[in-house]
Amino acid sequence: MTASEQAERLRTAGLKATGPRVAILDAVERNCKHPSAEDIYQELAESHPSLSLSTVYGTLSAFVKAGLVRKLSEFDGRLRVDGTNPPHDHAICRLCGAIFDIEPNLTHAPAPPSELPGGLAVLEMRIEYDVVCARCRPTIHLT
Amino acid sequence: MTASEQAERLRTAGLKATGPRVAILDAVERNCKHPSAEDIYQELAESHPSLSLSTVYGTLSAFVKAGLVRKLSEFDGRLRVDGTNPPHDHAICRLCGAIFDIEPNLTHAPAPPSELPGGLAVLEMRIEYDVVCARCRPTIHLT
DNA sequence: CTTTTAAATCAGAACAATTATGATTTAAGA
DNA sequence: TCTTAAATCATAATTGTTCTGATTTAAAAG
Repeated sequence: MTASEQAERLRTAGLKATGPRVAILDAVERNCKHPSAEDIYQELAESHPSLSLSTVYGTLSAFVKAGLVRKLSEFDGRLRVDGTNPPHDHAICRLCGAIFDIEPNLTHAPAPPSELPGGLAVLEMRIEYDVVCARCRPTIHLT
Repeated sequence: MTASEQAERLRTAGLKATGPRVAILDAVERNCKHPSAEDIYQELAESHPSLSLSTVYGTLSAFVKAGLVRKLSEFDGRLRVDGTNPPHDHAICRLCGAIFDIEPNLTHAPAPPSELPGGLAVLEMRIEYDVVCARCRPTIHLT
C-alpha cells in the first residue's frame, strides 16, 4: 500500500495524515510479530530519528480507537498490536509466553453473533488457545 | 476445600504449604472476578496483616508455573489470575477497555483440538470478542 | 495563497505495576 | 532436634505507560 493510500485511510478514519502516523501505520502492518510500542519505536528509529516514544503510544491508541489496528490482550503484560488482516487466532504458551498465529477455522467456529447480551455490539471474534509450546513441553510433567 | 486439603495440594505440586500460600490459594479460588495481585493483597489484608504484596506476586507466579491457577491475558495491562472456575469467554470493549464475562457456548464453538500445528499442546480454548459496549455505543458512528 | 484552528508532536516528568534484593524466618526431611 | 533449601518481608529498582505543556503542523476556511 502506497504512502498516499495510507494517508487516505487515516483521513477517512478522522485522523490527520502526518508523517509519523503514516510511518507507524505502515510499520504495524508490515510487522507480523505482534509488535510492542517499543518494537515499533526501534523499527522506525533510523528512518525517523525525531520520533518520540510517547508519540508511538498515542498514535497506537488512536489507531486502536479508530479500528485501524487490533489491540491484543497483553500476553506478556505489555501492549501489543496487530495490524495484519484478516484477523486470526492466537495460541499463547502458558510457560514462556510466546505467541503463535493460528489459522482461523482450524477449530470450525461459527460466525460471530452481531450482538451479545447487555447491548454489546460485536466487531470481531477470535479464538485464544492456552498451550504449551514444543520448546517448553519437554521441561514439564503433563498430568 | 479445607485448609489441610489445600496444603496437601501445594505439597503435591512441590511447593511448601505455608500459611500465606494456603491463604492465597484459597483467596484465588474463592474470587471469581479475575483478581489482580493487588486485589488478593487487599482481600487478605485483614486476616493476614503481615502479608507482603511481593509475596503475593511471588506466590501467584509459583502457582501459575505449577498449574494451580490460570494466568489470564492481561486485558488492562495488569496480571490477573483465575482459579478453578469453569473457563468462560470474554468481551472487551474496544473503546473503554471494559471486560465482560460471556457465557460459553453462546457461540456454539466446538471442542478444542488437543494439539495445534507446530507441536502446541492445547490446555484450554476461549473466545474473545471485540465489542463496543452499551455505554460507548452512543459516542461513536458505527459504519 | 494566507490565515486560522484544532490536532499531533516531542521531551521529559510522573505514575503504576512488577521484579529484584538481601536479611530473616520457616517447613519438611534427615 | 538439626539442617537446609525455600519462602517471606520490606524496600529499592526497574519497566511500561500515561500525563504535561510548550511547539509544530495538517487541513479547512477565507
